[in-house]
Amino acid sequence: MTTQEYLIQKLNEFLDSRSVTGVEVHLEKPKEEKFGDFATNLALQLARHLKKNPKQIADEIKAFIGTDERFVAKIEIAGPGFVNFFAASANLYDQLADVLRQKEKFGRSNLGAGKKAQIEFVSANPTGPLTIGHGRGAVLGDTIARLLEAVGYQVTREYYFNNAGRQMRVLGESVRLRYLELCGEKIEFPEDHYQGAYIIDIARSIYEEKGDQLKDADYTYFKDRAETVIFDDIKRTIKRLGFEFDVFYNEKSLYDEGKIDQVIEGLRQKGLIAERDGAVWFLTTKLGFEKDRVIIKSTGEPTYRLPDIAYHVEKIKRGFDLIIDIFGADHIATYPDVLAAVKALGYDVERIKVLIHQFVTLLEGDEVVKMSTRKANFVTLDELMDEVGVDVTRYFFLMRSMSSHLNFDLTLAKKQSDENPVFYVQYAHARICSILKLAEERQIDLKAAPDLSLLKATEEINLIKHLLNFPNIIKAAAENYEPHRLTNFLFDLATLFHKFYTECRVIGEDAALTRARLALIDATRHVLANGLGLLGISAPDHM
RNA sequence: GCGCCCUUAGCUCAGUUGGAUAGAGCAACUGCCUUCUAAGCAGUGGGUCGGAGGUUCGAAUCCUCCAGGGCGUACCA
Repeated sequence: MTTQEYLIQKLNEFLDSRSVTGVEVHLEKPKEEKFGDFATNLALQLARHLKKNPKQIADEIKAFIGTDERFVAKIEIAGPGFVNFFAASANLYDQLADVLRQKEKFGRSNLGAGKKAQIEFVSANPTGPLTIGHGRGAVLGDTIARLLEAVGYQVTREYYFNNAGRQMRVLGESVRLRYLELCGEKIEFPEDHYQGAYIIDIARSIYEEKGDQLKDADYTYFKDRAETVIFDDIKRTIKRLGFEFDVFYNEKSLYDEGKIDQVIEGLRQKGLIAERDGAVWFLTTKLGFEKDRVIIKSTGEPTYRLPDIAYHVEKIKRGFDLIIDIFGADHIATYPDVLAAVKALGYDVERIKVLIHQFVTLLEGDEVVKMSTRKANFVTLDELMDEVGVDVTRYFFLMRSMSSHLNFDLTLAKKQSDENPVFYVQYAHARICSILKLAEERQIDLKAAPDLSLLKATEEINLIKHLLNFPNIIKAAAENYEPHRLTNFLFDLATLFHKFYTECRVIGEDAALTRARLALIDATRHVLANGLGLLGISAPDHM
């Protein structure tokens, strides 16, 4: 049992002893050292219930819990009635020893209890290479998946795509026109077609293979060819980022298997479908929305809404307990009514979490670069990785909360890549490895259990306390789908390690202390490696 | 007009779910390498948390209004 668990239990016992209900025990980690290791505002919360002065209640809490050599060294009352607890160091050392036993498993838990989660992200249609904008979603999605796995979920990473429709026709047509150019025909290339150089590359490979045999063919061959090439490219980029999708889900299968018709039929039965102006409408106004939406155009083609509804129904039917969608801010408006439809069809929408990340604004110096796949003025994810590497790319996308806009200054990123915080964290890991290597060379015996209670310096205690908070951080990051909490935690951990390194010499004269410190840095190494692993960032042995 | 997001140090952003004296990186300035990696450490300066009200023991955090910015608001996806 940890001190934290002990205190929560005792505080709840206190509530029972005073017959208080409906008050939740809140134990927090104070920012300032002098306020102890844990603090509770329970006395302040209870002041109203018990009609007593908060300080008096705080005194009662203090007396009720008392000190305990295993868990609580000291209790203080401060400010208006905070109760501050100072953890007994014995517990600290026990837990540190436990970190060394758990090693790469430390931080993991089984909160998810094997529940099935599905996380859909990237989902870019194969019309061009992945851009920096897709990169944010890709890295966030994969990292949230890793975090969920760490707390015991069984996770499916899924990529949803559409290889039919207008966009793809334009893509095929774009390649066809470039091909005709290569055949020597004079072509006026329309402005609203895909301008990228990759289109010409695809056209060239077709020309090299087939000569001018396809001069009179329509766009379909070119479309299929482009799709294959572009998808291969996307998969390569994803792999380079450090993961793979478990499922590529083709929108088309929803049509082939009749799922689309089922949605229409289901909604019709609920009285949520009407035909007007030659189109089929989804009567969202009946569900409290501002206006109705077209789901089948007068041309007979569905809008994106219809397959999206069918797809989400499918996800639920596939038996996932948790369904996460990650979208860029441009998709914000569409999801409320898709979810409303799924709900109207009688499915449990609660298990669907839609996470929206704000845009990446690309800056070239002071200039804002507007990105568009069609206009081909985008910066690809591959180009970014070429420039700064995978670790920096991932760290960069993970260091901010997804609700804030991300400014990406390319010139700065290139110039300052050496000073990027990711190196600071990795450096801590490399330093530790280097010390451990030296210990090995000097044949320091690490078999005997070290006496961890020798670790008494402020830097040592602070480092240990931070390490022990790792499982809480993973839990919070996973529950809130906020990878940046872990990124910040690791940065702080690196800071504490670097301070420790500066003040405390690990391999020294005192053999017992050396062993204790080697154990401490080994535990730190595991936490750094485990944390970086969850972010998909490497933990190098040397730099 | 309406919906979602944002506004915290010169710049880029954190802020543990409402707590105690608001933090970090970068940029500027000053120290520290004959000892385990100086990609490091220590220090200085820098703030009306966009503005105004409200809720309460207590607000950067919750509510209302206002101002500024981003993204949407399609029979595009």
